[in-house]
Order: sequence, then structure tokens, then C-alpha cells
Amino acid sequence: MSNYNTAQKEKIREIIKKQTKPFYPKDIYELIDGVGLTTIYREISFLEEKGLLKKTIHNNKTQYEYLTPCDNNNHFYLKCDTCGKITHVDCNFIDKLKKHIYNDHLFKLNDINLVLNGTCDECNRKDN
Amino acid sequence: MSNYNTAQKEKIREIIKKQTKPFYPKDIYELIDGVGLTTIYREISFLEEKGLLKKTIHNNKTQYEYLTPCDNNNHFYLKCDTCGKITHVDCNFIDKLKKHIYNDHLFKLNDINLVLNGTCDECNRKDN
DNA sequence: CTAGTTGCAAAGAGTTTGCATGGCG
DNA sequence: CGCCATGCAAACTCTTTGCAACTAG
Repeated sequence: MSNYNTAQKEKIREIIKKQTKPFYPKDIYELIDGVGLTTIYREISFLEEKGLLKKTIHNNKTQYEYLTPCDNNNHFYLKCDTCGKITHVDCNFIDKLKKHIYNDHLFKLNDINLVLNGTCDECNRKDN
Repeated sequence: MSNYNTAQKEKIREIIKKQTKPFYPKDIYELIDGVGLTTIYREISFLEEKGLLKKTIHNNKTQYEYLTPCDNNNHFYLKCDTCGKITHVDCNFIDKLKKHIYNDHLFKLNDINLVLNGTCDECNRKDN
């Protein structure tokens, strides 16, 4: 399954790649004309299995976050809990973290899709 | 709301405190006699707002993880994606992480409820 | 032409809400 | 005794599935 390239799939992927904040399947549905909600659900599931989307919860509803793909493993994502924005960070500190957790706590962190929550600079300034 | 102490609430909290793995509201329901599912949903929401429970997703259903409370901020949680077990870790490395992210990436990590995903030692051994 | 894809309608499942009853303080 | 809590049933909403028509390769 998901072998054929169709106009619907392309439209969906195009829209999803532009998302820098978490979204609901319905959001994508409303941004596209001529694509059924079912198809969007199916394509989202497919992209999630490929690791391009990460599921989260908001108001007891599933949200998806688009994670820009990256070759190396020295990267992670910062998600602002206030505005929802997701930032891709390339940084070798992640390596130190992984090693520390592995050595001191006998725990092997996931290589991919490490998302840390907090508050971004912009929202931080606003709050003060 | 949630001011009165009732037998139902006590039962629910007692069971939840024992959970070291993610659970569904229904799981708690099945572990207790004489408490309605509605009440369990209400108490879980209450505990989640207090930060004692963290929502996650599993099979498109909401799961909750009990996070043992802790006074200091030098701690985080390790969640094994294989067996689901959640380990509470007291460790000052978290401070280094926070400072690095704040200084180098202008991002303020959450003080509480930092959960890192990966594979625990036990599951790691089994896989090999 | 064949096998995958689409999308409607309906089914399924989890969660929330209305309301009458019951219990805490 | 007043107010909050409980729990059943019903309502709601999101998500999945069945199926017939359609389309990419």
C-alpha cells in the first residue's frame, strides 16, 4: 500500500511540510479542496510510521507535529508549550546527553524524534 | 470541585500511585469495584492538571503515566518504549541540559515532567 | 489490465455532559 | 442542611472500516 503517487497525496504532503505547529487532521482537511478526510487520516498514519510526524495530545485530541527530516543524529526538536512552535536544532550536545544517560542510567535514548518541551524566547519575552 | 474527600477518590488515587507503566482510564476502572468510569475520568483529569499524570498516546488512545512527585528540579523520567516502564531519575545532569538549551538555544525547558523515551536496560538485553 | 487508492456512509470507540440520587462536611 | 460528588444513560466527537467507483503504472 501507499505505492501510487496521487494528486491527493501530493497535496496533503505539500501542506503538511509547511506546518511548523501541531495540527489536527481536520486542519489539513480544511486547507485542501477535493480531498476526503479519510484519505487525510490514511496519509497521516503513513507519514507517522515513517517518522515524519509525531503524535501528541491536546484537549484530548490527537495532534500531529511535522518534524523536518535530518540525516545526522545530533539533533533534536524544541517545542514551545505556549505558541506550539517546533524548532529543529542541530547540536552535538545531544550526544553528551545520550552518553550520560547510557553510562549512568543504563538507558538507551531513542535516536530519532527527541522532542523537548518548554518555552521559546519569543513567548518568554511576552510573559514578562 | 474536587474538594470533598470521598471513598471513590481515595480508591482511585491509591491505585494510580501504584502504576509504574502507562494505563488507560478503563484499566483503573477494572481494578476497582464500585466506582463508575465517569468518576475515574473526572479524577484523572484532576490529577493531570495537578501534574501528577502525564498524557500520552498509544494506539490512538489516551494513556496516562503516573509521575512520582519530587521536590527538587534535578530530576526527570525515563520511559521505555518497549515495556512502558517509567523510571524516576534524580540527577544533576538535567541542570547542564537546561543551561545549555537556555544559553545556546534561547529556550527555557520545563521544570517539571521531562520525560525521555528510549529503551531500558532490561529490554535492551532481551533484544540481543 | 491489475492492484492500489479514494471517499462516502456507517460503524466503532473513547470521552464528556445532563440530571437525579446520594454523601461529605 | 447546602453544596459537591457520583454514576447511569445519552450525546458527542474523532477515527476506522466496508464497499463501490476510480486511477496510476
